[in-house]
Amino acid sequence: MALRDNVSAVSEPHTAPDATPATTPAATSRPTTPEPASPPSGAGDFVAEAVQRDLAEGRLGDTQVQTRFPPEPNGYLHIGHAKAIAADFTIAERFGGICNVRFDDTNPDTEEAEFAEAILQDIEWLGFTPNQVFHASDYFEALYQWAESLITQDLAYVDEQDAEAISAQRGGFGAPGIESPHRNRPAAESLDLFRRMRAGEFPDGAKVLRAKIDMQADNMQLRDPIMYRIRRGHHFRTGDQWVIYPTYDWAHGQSDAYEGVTHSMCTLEFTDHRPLYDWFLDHLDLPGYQPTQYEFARLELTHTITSKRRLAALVASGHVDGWDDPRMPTLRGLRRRGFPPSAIRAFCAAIGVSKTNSRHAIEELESFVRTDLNRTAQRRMVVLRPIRLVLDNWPVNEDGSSAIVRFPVVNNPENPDDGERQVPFSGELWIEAEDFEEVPPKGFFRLSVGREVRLRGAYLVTATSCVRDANGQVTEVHATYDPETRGGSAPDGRKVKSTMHWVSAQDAIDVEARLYDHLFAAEVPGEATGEPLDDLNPNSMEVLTSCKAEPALAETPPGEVVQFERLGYFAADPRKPGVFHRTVGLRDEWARLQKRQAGPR
RNA sequence: UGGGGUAUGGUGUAAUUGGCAGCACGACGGAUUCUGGUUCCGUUAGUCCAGGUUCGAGUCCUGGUACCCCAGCCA
Repeated sequence: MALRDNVSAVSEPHTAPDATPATTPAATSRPTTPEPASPPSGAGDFVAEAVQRDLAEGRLGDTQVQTRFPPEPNGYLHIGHAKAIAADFTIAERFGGICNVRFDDTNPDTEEAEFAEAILQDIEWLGFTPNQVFHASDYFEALYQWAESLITQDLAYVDEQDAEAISAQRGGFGAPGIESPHRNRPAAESLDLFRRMRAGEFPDGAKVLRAKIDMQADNMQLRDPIMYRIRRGHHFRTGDQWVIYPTYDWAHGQSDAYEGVTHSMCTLEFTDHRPLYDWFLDHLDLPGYQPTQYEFARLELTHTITSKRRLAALVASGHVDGWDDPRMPTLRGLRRRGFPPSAIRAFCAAIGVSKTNSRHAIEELESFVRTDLNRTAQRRMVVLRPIRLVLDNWPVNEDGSSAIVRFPVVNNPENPDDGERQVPFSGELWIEAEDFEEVPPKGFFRLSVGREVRLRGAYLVTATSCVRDANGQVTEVHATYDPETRGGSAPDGRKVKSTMHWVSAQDAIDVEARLYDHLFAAEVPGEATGEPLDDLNPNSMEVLTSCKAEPALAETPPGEVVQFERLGYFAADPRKPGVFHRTVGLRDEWARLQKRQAGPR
């Protein structure tokens, strides 16, 4: 499989690691500010404008535009990542460049091969194919050598204090930090200590390598940030080869540069890290184009969360069925729910990239899903909450059973190429409970006693009476059909106000439908109490076990989404036959009308 | 408390960089319709606040306000 090949492909960045970097800062072609003073117009978002400007001004030389999506393999991708993935791949594609995936696997404690594998699968599912797949762990040796060069330049030192002491010395907002007592030790001493750190001579946490920048800096990221820590964790790729691991800050920019990344996008919270990103690169003199970091706002959606930690809590506590529960905002959840990747891509393209923190209505995503599925999903007739409809004048066979005929029904009116299917029809049918009212309320177009409606593709029928159970619930409706209206249209041209779906009772198959609502009742989970889990919607899933479907539904391939006519889009569960997840409902004018009439908004 | 970032209809996002505030989603109304779906047409509603420069300001200047991020050996 292409995917597997990518994973195991030998990474070949465009330059070899330089073990003896020059002592002078690199002369760089990086723009001094990421935001152009006067960018060319019409490029799109601010990153695209920057790329276009760099291209127009020849800053890239003959380097091609290169981006990367840099996940840490410590969990599953969610809808927020989709935005970043789309942004990274789209920029590269737009300017004729390439986009790679690089795993930022610098923390052995949290990362697993299984996550890396799943992430690659999810990216492919989303519809993007990385040019290559890299790992920061492939550069551990190079990073180590670069660290030595920084020490040699007296720009990094080994600190022997514990985490608490270092934290205390970092100072606070508005309060300058205090320099470590080890800050001015001779470079040779730091070098010796650093080598022994690598050799495993010290216990975990005993020493760190720190960049020597500025303990007075207003930007906290510049107060001698940690570059290496001692950690005897088993790394999923390098095993026990290393006992020291680079931090994100030390690894990220160099990995970008090493791979030939030109435009490095990340989310807003890393804005303060950009001067550090630049500082490291400035003091290493790596060959090639020096990348620039651009920050954009992460995607937030109403009624859901994207915190990996809290999503994990949902799974662990059993509130959801797992990482691929159809209510989860994970890519795997959305996939099981039936969201087409093309719809997610269209959504990402529509919301664009900006620096404004914002929260999109989840309905907007759903709107893209409907638009997509309307074109592609085949229609089927399924009755979610069945009541019986008996046609009293329907012909009966000699044995007393109801005669059966078959009607052709189009699979998708939006796409004639999808053809037709034969749907069995008889004198005993299932119809939707909410499609009948003995006495029609105001605005109700559907079946009621004395009113004629169309059974889709079959006949016009008129209800004559109904049967109620002890609780007063209608269980059965009696009606007559007009034999002249075969196929659903009347020769005399008379119109009916409603066309309803139906399923022949003796041909029906039983299916289970799971209806989903927002995972969180509140628009902004946790807004009131600070704890998102307080806002969990207790009714986020409703399971209907006795739905009646036309026979053709049985042939729905696992994972495929079909439209249950007049109800919504439903995805066949990938594993359990006969189980359907409601991807998203259809727009429902009648429901809206009822809601408006019920309560003063 | 210091630094950084961001403010445009209900939501999100544009504005030829000083020249008619556009688009999408929503909401509302209408037309079409064998899905109360789709499609089509229309309506609604916005430049955070206060000053200033200018013929003209979302855009420039001054001063405010609000929200987000930063004091992990996480990323």
